[in-house]
Amino acid sequence: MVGMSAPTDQGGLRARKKQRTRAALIDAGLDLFLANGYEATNVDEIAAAVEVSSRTFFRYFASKEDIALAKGAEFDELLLDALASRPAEEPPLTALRHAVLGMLREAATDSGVQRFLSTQHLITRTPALLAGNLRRAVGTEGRLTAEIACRQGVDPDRDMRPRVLVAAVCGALRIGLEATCADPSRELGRMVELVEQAVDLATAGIPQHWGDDPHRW
Amino acid sequence: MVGMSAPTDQGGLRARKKQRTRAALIDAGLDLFLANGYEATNVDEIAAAVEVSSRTFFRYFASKEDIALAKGAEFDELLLDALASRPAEEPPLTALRHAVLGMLREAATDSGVQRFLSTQHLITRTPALLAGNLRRAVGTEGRLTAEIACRQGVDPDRDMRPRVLVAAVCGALRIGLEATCADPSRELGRMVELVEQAVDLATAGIPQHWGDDPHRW
DNA sequence: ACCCAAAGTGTCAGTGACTGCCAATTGTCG
DNA sequence: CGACAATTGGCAGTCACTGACACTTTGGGT
Repeated sequence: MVGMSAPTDQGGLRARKKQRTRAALIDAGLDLFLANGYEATNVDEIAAAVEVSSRTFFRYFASKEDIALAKGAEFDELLLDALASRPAEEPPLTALRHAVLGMLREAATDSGVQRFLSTQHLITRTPALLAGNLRRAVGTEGRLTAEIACRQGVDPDRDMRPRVLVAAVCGALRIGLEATCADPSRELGRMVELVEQAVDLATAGIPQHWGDDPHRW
Repeated sequence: MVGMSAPTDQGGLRARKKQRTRAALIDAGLDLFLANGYEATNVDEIAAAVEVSSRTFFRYFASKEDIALAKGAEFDELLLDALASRPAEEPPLTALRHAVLGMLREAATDSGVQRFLSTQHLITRTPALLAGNLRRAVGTEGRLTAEIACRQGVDPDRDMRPRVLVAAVCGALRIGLEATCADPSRELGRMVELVEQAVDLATAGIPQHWGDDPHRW
């Protein structure tokens, strides 16, 4: 009778199977993309590799490109979480810097990062994926901006500072990651180093503390 | 017999007709997009409005989205030109700043800017267009970076400074333009003002002059 | 004025991403 | 077990986009 018995969310066999199928689709898709290229891989092949119909593929993912962008989306969630768990009194740039670098350092211990970097490299070489990835990144920028603006108690629609700060840091992150992918060694320590340097360059002159004046435009 | 008689490039009737068709397709396409939305407009309708087959449409544009992004591409060319014509001895940030603001001020006198802003607004509201537009913008960033790096005599693959600088300015430009589109009045003076403020915020601490040390990473 | 090669266009068939619909299957829970 | 809901597969259809081929137009040389 319980009107809203969150139908099947976590423990059920059904839910676990769904998660497994989802992960298998991403895995198979990335394998094929990395082996044969994104355009040369069609959805039927990915679905067949997991023994699912292509119709089912589209019940798990809204588009083929979502497979290629899935890992990046996970990383962005980690970044959001990292920022959210920074102490509230920390000034915005410091919080962002620590969130980005802390997340990267943690990610560097994960065995899946190499795969992530390979995928990122594929993305930068594939126009359709590059476009989709940038859109996803901008979406994340928006959420980071909301968090920063909220912390500082400013309205991001009237005060451009949160947007500009987040854009600077995210741009630097993007450049650092691209440089890492371009480097054939793809050493993880270097990844953190490159991103840190890019962030420092981009934010050298942005004040740590913001005054309380609304800074209206 | 002149072997290479640059077939038909500029003056010919043929070339002018092509230019007219191209412009008409962009115009009709934007009208339809702005009236009915991007997704709801299909290529056949645009082609029909210009009395051309849809096959011909794709001889003029590689994709439907190119219509929506065409104006932005023109603006980017103007920006490139503006940067190229800055004096060579000007420090990089100054040159970029003047190129962006000068271009915007000039554009503000053009009667087509309002249309451009409407289109930009549509782009930000349409995920597929947003993605394509960001990719285009990143392409332009690459060309700006090449120009800046060349002026400074550094290799952009080894020194991230040109990339970071250009990303900061372009990010600010994007934020300023978005703010302009969001403002219902869309006053052109305000456009320049907003972009100028965003650029200043983003680049406040980036040094005007770069030392001659290669700044290797 | 005439002709020819090049450029431009339309038609048609085909691919591939993606969606709506319906019927069959399969967990879930009482 | 037996109802019920979620999941799935197959199928038909839309739409962006492409290759191939035949037809028309145009520009330039004679």
